[in-house]
Amino acid sequence: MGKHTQLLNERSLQLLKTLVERYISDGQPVGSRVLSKDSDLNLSPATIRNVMADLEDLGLVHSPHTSAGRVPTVSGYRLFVDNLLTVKPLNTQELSHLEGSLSAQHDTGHMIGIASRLLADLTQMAGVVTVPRREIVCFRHIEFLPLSHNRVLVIFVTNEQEVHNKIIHTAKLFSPAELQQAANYINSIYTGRSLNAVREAVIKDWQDDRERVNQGMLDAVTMAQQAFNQDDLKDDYVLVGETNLMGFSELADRDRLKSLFDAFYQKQGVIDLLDQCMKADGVQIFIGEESGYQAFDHCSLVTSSYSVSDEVVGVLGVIGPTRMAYEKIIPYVDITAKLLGAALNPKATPPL
Amino acid sequence: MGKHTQLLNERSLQLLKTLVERYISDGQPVGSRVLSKDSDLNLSPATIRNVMADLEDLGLVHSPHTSAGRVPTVSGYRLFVDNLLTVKPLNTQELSHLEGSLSAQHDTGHMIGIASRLLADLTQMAGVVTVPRREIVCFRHIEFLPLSHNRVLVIFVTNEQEVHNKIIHTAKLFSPAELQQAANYINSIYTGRSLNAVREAVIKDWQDDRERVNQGMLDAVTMAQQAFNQDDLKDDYVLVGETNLMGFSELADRDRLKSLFDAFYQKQGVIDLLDQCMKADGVQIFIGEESGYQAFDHCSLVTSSYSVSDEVVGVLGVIGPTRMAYEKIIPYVDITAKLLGAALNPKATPPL
DNA sequence: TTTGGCACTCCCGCTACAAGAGTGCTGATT
DNA sequence: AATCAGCACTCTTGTAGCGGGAGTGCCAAA
Repeated sequence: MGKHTQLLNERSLQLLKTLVERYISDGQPVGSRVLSKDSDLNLSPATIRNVMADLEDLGLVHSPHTSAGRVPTVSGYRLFVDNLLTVKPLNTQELSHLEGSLSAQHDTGHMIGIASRLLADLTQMAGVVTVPRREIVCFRHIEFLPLSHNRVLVIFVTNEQEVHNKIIHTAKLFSPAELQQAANYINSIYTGRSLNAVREAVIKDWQDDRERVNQGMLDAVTMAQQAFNQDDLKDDYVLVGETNLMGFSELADRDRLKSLFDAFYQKQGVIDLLDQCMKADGVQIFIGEESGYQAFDHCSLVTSSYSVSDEVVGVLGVIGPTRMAYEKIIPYVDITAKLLGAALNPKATPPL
Repeated sequence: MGKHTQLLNERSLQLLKTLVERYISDGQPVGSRVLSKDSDLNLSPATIRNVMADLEDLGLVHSPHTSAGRVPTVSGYRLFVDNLLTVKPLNTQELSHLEGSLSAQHDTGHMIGIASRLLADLTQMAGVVTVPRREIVCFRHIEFLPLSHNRVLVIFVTNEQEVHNKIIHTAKLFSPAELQQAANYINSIYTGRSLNAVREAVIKDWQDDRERVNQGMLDAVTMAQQAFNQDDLKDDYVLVGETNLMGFSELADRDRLKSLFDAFYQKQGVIDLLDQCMKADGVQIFIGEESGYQAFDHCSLVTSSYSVSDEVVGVLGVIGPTRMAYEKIIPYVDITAKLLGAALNPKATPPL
């Protein structure tokens, strides 16, 4: 438990809890009188003021000005979500809606979009889902097509139906027939393995082939090496409902809104952030400045990693103002992650 | 010439011109005193006030309130851009920057992104480029891969290196070998033709093959028919620099901004609008409500279609507030369209 | 330790007022 | 007939003042 839970007695925590809840629902600084009525403890406003002074000393709450109520600080929110939160399980209607929408019937790309849309609609904030990581994708098929200038268009299919393509430059000019042969060769020996496994095998085979000096195979493997070079298989995410964020007063400032949206389009920062979330499994929360990214200063990010076959492959979540209904958002994110993972499970989809 | 140019004398037009120019550069309603100094005609403010009253009667300018200067209306802007505008050719530095960035060295997808980015950076507004239309694309290669449940993953390549994929459902279950054969058949007879031509040929051949009852070919052509069904080859565009629009006071209203961005993400409305622009060749301008789309009410759209081999294949442009520097934006858009068209010209890229 | 009381601070909305900018109109000038 | 100076009028903008309300901090009593 954090340092604060030891320093503070039960009563102070109870008051902090009601304060945060009240602030989240109203958006107004909450004063001692309201708090006195709202909490079940029978305390006078005066007593509560004393407690508030203590909480302020600890940096858990903050007064916008002398004569306003108190507002939770980032630490206050943090203590709240870590120790005081009572999550509200989602009702059966919402649950069945989620289950219905996330049943395994579309391809991965669609599923990600659907999950993102669901999160955005459910929370009225922005939903984000990363595309599954490459480690678990399974290589299925490759094709080489000649372009001009020693360039070759590589098309490869992973998993069930995901198509990737890139252009590689070859040292020498290959005829269409040679390319066809190379593709056949690669398809015949690597199909079915994971991309990572293929990548490793390719490196190993390249050395072997070099010794055996079989030019055709060597060419094929050389091209495969380029094709599966992971550097330009960039991580990516699908973001939906950004515009929902425009309504929040926390983002009323034009510059703040602009830098947030710039970060969305820039992508790299968000990817890094989501990457951190993926490491911790289960629900992960960044409140305000905790993320370390200026653009997210007044936002919170609630994420959960999602897994296929017990392996974490991606992360999804919700972006909104720090003042969000965590007790509802957290279960939304949690369940969506579980359902998405289940829906993407290849075992669930019938074999070829 | 429009009705107004006949009704109005030279002087009034001259004044309208300076008014619009002044308003565009300052963003403030412009009054008679400023106008008197700004215009070369030696007129007293009083005289100008008379002229302004006339222009207001004609609906070309408008007073925000009794004692403010005048602001151009949509009709005012229209008259300005149609008849009064003196375009500023871009300087050699800008021109060479454009030419350098848009030289034919990347694939189509990249080029579109680059053009969009250039427009956004140059104008500090939002740049948009539609992806080239399918009519002129040239079919190159097709591949069928079996999925579960009679579903087939179709991958086809057009032009130099554009890869498309979709999933079709087949009436019966095909073996991988059969699919391979079908692909070979289609590749052998349709490669090199335009997609439209292929689409037509496929329909014709399907009828012929049916009579000849060659089952293999019939299957192949049936699948090709599904693959090239144009219904789900949706038009699309690349939009860059949306966030630039957040700075403009015209879009300060949160709801207005939201509905604009919603339209961007929705895409269909914007596509329809851009489609209209494509019909008129050369530069096309929608000012404010002229577009007919609520979300664009306070925006202007300056577009130009771009052509490859003398055939219009797409449209690009700039989205910004009605109060934009048309005299600079128009040449930007114009030149970018020409350069993009040239860069995409297949003749410019060496043959295979 | 809790509580009522009280003075104090600060925000917010309202009003008033003066300055500034620009207009419309009128009547004189050319 | 066109132009223009002058003037009264309107409307915005900024500033200042004022009262009410909300909430605090502190103190002294229970």
